[in-house]
Amino acid sequence: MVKHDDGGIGVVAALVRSAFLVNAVYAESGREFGVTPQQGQLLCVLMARPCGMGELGATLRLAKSSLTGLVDRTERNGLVRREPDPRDTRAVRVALTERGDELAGEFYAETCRRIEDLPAALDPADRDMLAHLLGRIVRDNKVPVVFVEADASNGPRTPRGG
Amino acid sequence: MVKHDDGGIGVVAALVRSAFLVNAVYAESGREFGVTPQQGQLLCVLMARPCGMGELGATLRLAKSSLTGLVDRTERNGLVRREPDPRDTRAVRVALTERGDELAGEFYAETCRRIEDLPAALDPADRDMLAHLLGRIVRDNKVPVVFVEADASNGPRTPRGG
DNA sequence: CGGCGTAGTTCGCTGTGCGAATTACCGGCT
DNA sequence: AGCCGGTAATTCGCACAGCGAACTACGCCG
Repeated sequence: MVKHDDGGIGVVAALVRSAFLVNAVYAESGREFGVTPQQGQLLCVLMARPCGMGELGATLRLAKSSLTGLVDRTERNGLVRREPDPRDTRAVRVALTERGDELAGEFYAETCRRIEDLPAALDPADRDMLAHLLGRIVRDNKVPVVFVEADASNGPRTPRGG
Repeated sequence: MVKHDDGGIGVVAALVRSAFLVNAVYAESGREFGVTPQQGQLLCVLMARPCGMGELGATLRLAKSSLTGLVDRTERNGLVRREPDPRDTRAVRVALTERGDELAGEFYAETCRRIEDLPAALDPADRDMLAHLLGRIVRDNKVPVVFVEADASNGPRTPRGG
């Protein structure tokens, strides 16, 4: 297969640089709402449901002590709350406060908006293809659910009905 | 067009989660060679050519003071060197040391290897499509060259013989 | 020469992330 | 019951990351 080089880059560089873009979006989006990217990511994970520290650590790929600190600071900001786990006295469930829930929604929405803008020049079919290809990568590599799918303002797809 | 939902995710979540993967690769790869992800990224940028602080800041999207610190620490590790700019007494050119060049090559190679493994389940045509789609996003959004291309599809490594 | 803009550094601060050590508890075993 | 290994989470000390404000030193225009 002869691919004529229209200035395209390899898949490795493409992945790295698109990741750079996404990181920048998290940073900007976070700054807009007065949270760090990490705290924003934490909020997004907790949007789905409250979570134990262990599970959070696995999801965010953080060492226990790192997570303790992150939750501490986010709690100090009034965005999350530690609740005792009724089943296990040792364990803790981290949940969004009311303010945290509100902020999480805004941060999430803004982040989605900005990220949807990245492939603005792609037509719907291309976006679909991209989502499909990246989706396979994400699944094959068992990426934790650091970002839940909420609405599909994007298009007709993702009706999680079946 | 009815596309049956095989569990695919939206393009936003796909981008976010794949970025998460790439970030993890940088972290692991860096750990393997005793550098932080940021320092590794700095090395990768400098692989192409020495660079002034201003240009580095623009490429890495860091504030001046942040970059001073990053270069300080990387210099302390013996990986980069500050050289005076012959044209401008104020300016500085940051260049790889010999050890830095060596380590950059290894870090770069290892990072490429790991990132190439991410889409292992995609056949060549799919990878090609992915590279094309992400490449357009990267170009449209003017992502700085935080990762130079030097992989096999273009021929063996960047000629450093210069 | 005077003054403005630019290139980098310094300083103080908050946040991030880790490993080792510690505390408190669960659960199985005797 | 009592013990004890494993688990959940915190604490502590450390190095790194990133920022803004203030500062130095130089280039450059007039």
